[in-house]
This record gives sequence, structure tokens and C-alpha cells, in this order.
Amino acid sequence: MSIDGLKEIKQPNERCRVVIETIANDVRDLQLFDGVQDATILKLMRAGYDQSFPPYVTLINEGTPANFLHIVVEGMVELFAGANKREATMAVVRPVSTFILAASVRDAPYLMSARTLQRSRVLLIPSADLRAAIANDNRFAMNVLNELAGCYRSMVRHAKNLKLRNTRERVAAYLLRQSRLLGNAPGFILPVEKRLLASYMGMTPENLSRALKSLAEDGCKIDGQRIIITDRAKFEALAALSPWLDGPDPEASQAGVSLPLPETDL
Amino acid sequence: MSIDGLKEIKQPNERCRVVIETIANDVRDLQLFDGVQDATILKLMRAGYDQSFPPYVTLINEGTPANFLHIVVEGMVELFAGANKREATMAVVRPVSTFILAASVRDAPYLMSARTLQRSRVLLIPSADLRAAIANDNRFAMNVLNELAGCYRSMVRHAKNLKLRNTRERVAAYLLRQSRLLGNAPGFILPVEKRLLASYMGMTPENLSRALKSLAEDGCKIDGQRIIITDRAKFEALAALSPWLDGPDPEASQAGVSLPLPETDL
DNA sequence: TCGGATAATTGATAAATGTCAATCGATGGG
DNA sequence: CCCATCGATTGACATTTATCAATTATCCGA
Repeated sequence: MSIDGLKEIKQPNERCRVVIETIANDVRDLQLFDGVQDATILKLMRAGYDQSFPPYVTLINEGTPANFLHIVVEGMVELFAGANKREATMAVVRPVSTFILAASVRDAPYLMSARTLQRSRVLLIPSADLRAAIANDNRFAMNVLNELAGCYRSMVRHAKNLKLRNTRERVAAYLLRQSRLLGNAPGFILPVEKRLLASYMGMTPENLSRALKSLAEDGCKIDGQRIIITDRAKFEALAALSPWLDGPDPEASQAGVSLPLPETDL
Repeated sequence: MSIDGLKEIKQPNERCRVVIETIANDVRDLQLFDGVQDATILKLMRAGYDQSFPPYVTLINEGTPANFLHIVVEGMVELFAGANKREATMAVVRPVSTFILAASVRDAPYLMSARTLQRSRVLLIPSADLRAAIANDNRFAMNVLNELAGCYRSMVRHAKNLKLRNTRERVAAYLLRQSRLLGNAPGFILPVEKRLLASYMGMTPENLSRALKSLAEDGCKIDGQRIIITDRAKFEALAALSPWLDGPDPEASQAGVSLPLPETDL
């Protein structure tokens, strides 16, 4: 099931009204729209479609033209890429965030596919309208620029991580980074299935499983989805986070190319 | 030797004149400046410094503030990142291209270090002036946006490549891609040292060496720096290029995150 | 509450990749 | 022209990672 049929929706204005009334505030809070005049946002909303999808529906196939900028309003969306009969998770996006901004801006084919992981509500802004808004509203252009620069930096970090760390180091760094994002929480719950986590970090589920287990003796215990840092000093020494690889930096918190924040209710 | 001392250069205006007279045309040809009014470009040039560096000089240390946008005018510059006592080449930039645009735009620390590989001439534009130009000139802002989107997409490809292909596949894909960029040239000369190539593709030099050797039986012979595709059909079947991983796409030709084009004078 | 499906784990093994050391080869300076 | 240096290659070996198969755990719907 693809969303190409969307273009045939007959009553965009009705849909638009729904959008504006129910989610405009969430969307407006996006950094992307910070300080942007209402006229620009309204025009984008009016051009957009508000759609809900069941879990595990493909929204985008890589290689197709980027007709829409997507904004996740509810649910959870996985970005992934395939080749050689393999598949790799590139990011998991949670509300409220945009995804695949770059393809829309450049009017180029999507480089990633997207599928819902849960029932999800997605706002679809035609790329042409997006580009028009960028051209007409300087403030909006600046925001898009900033967002894209953040996405880029996030992807640089991802690539560095892949090239400079082995499996165990990537896992340790990921866990400690998550804890730090939660204010040095001593424990948290993994935000996504482990197979997704493994794919995101470029390893097999089996390998991730063993790596997680092996971290017990270095200060981080795993119990199902639950992560407990038992010896922070030891674990931090092992993970050896670096600011230029792991943040903290503004862009790290964006959904650019990352996984969702975990929950901390242990 | 770092370039921090640059800020103390006493006669920026003299330097500026040199810049404008001798290299303005090359620089003006950058997509970044396409259609941009002269006033904007002149202002940037006037604010910039024109510097030459010997080979193997560090221009940027990752983690330091992004005070300058860099434009390589002559020579060759390597972008790399380090962690865990390891080091990874992220890109090799050749004239005329900018590098580390994202950090300058966001006023954030560099995520990559840079060093010259040859005697190089680099134009340094203070990031503050860059941001001012973006804010004041809408066309320039659009160009920067496009450039950044291209860099992002190039980095997405790089990450996909790392996650979806093994060593041999990455090597084969790289070689075939280079040939294709040269109009399906049957042979070419590697544009950088093999150790850089290996590091760029996330493998050891030894591993690259063996991979290259093993490709002989699949239609691609290696002789020192010289690459000869002996059986194109066979080699293409092996490499299995995908448009969403390997282009062709406008951004692929940009220096965003790649290696230079090889030479084809066999 | 019970199955059935799917994810996670574990063990055994194979394959890929990295490391170390030695040698070869090209290149540039004295 | 020779030597010193550094990159490339090769072999032997260690380590990491993937694969395959079997089992266990977990979640969801009937």
C-alpha cells in the first residue's frame, strides 16, 4: 500500500481544516516554523493532506520522486534502505518531526523508504508548495537551512560511528548517550525493538544480543527492554563518548537521523 | 600548525584584492554562487582571507568552533575524523569546492578535521559573514540550501554503502562508479592513495589490497594505481550498482562527501 | 486464557575482517 | 646514483562478525 493515491483525494480543503484545527499547534512548535509568519504556514497547511495509516504500511519507496514532505504527527515511522537483499534501518521518527526534507527541497528521488511501525498520522506537504514557501519566506528558508544542516551533521556522526567503532563500542556508546539524553538516568527502556536497533547500528540482531550481554561486566545490565547502568564510572570509561561523535549538540535532539528517546519509567 | 592565527592577519583588504583578481572567476562558478548578485559575493570576498599551505598541514581540528567556511582553490584537502585512536577519512576535496558548510551555517563545532594533502590554496570566509550573506540574499540562501541538501544526500549514500555492502562490494561499487563518472571509461587512475581510499570506505589497507586483487577474476584488473575494467558485463553484474546508492544524481558530483574524480589518461 | 506469530537468545560454525610482521616497490633528497 | 622513507603487498594468524539452527520469551488476537 503506497500513498500515491493521495494525489487523488478530492477534498483537500476539508482535510486541511482538520489539520489546522487539531494539530496546528503541535506542528507550529516545530523549529522549522519558529518565527515564521502565519501566512506561510497556513498556505502550507492548506496545500497539505492529513492522513492516518495502520502499522507496517509502506509510505515511501526509495527511488520514487519526492512529491511530499512528511510530518509525523502521531505514531512512529521507520526510515530504511535496501540493497543486495539486505535492509538497513536509517532512522526512526516520532512526533512531531519532519522527514526526508532534503529530497523535497532538491526535488530528487527519495534515498530512503519509509514505513509505519505503529498506527500513525502523517501530514503530507507537496514538495512544490514547500519549495515555494522557501522561496517566498526568508525566515522559513533560514529555518529549513538550519534543519538540514542539523540532519547533515547527524548523518556525519552516524557515519563516523560506523567507521570508528566496532560493534561493542557502538552499543555501549548508544546506551550511554541515551542515558545522558535523559539527564544521566541510571536506567531506561529501549525505545524500539532490538532488531531495529541492531539494523540501525549496522549489525545483526544476534551480534547485538551478545554485545548487550557482554556489557554486564562493564557496568550495564540488560533485562529485556530494560537497561540499567550499574557502574556508571566503569561504563563511561568503556564507552568513551566523544563530543564530536556523540554530542551533546542541538542537532542531536532532532529526529534527523536517529532513534527516538527511550522512556525512563523503570 | 593551525590556522587560528589567521584572525590576526593585518591586511585583509590587500589579501582580498588578490582573491578577487585571481580567483574570483573560479569561485564564482561554484553552484553556490550561481545567480547570486555581485554585491553579496564581493562582500564575502572582502571579508575573506586567501591562504596557501604546504602539504600535510592541519587546517581544522574537529571540535573547534567553525570560524570559517573553507573554499579549496588549489591543491587537495582531506577531511577526516578520529576517535578511539583510530582515524577515518571522510572526504577528499579538490578545487573548486567548499567544505564544512554545515558547521559554519549552524555556528557549531566542526565535526571533521581537515589537512592538506598537497600544497593548497584555501579561501577562508568568516562564518559570521557567511551567515549574514545568507540572511540578506535570498538567492544565496537558496543555493546554500541546495548545496547542503546535496551534502546530506551524499552522506546518506555513504552510510547506506557502509551498512548494506561488505568490503568487496564496496570496492567493486566504488570502482564501477568512478568508471561511470568518466563516461564508462574502461580504465582510470586512482585519484588518491590506497590507504586513503581504504579509510574512506571503512576498511584496512590490507583488506583493500586483497579485495582489489580478488576482483581480477570478476572483470577488473589492478596494476598499481591503474584500474582496468577487462570484462564490463561481468563486473557490472558483480558490483550491482543501485541508483539510490550510487547515483547518478546531481549531488553525486559535488564534493560533499566523496573522493575526487580519477584521471583517465591510461 | 490459550495459541500462534514474531522477536530474542543461545550455541555451533563459517566467513569476513583486522592485526602483526616481513618484504617489495616507488619516490624524492642528498 | 644510492639510500632512506613510506606506501603497498603478502602471509600467517587472531579476532570479530555473520550465518544457520534450535530454543525460549513475548506479545497480540481469538
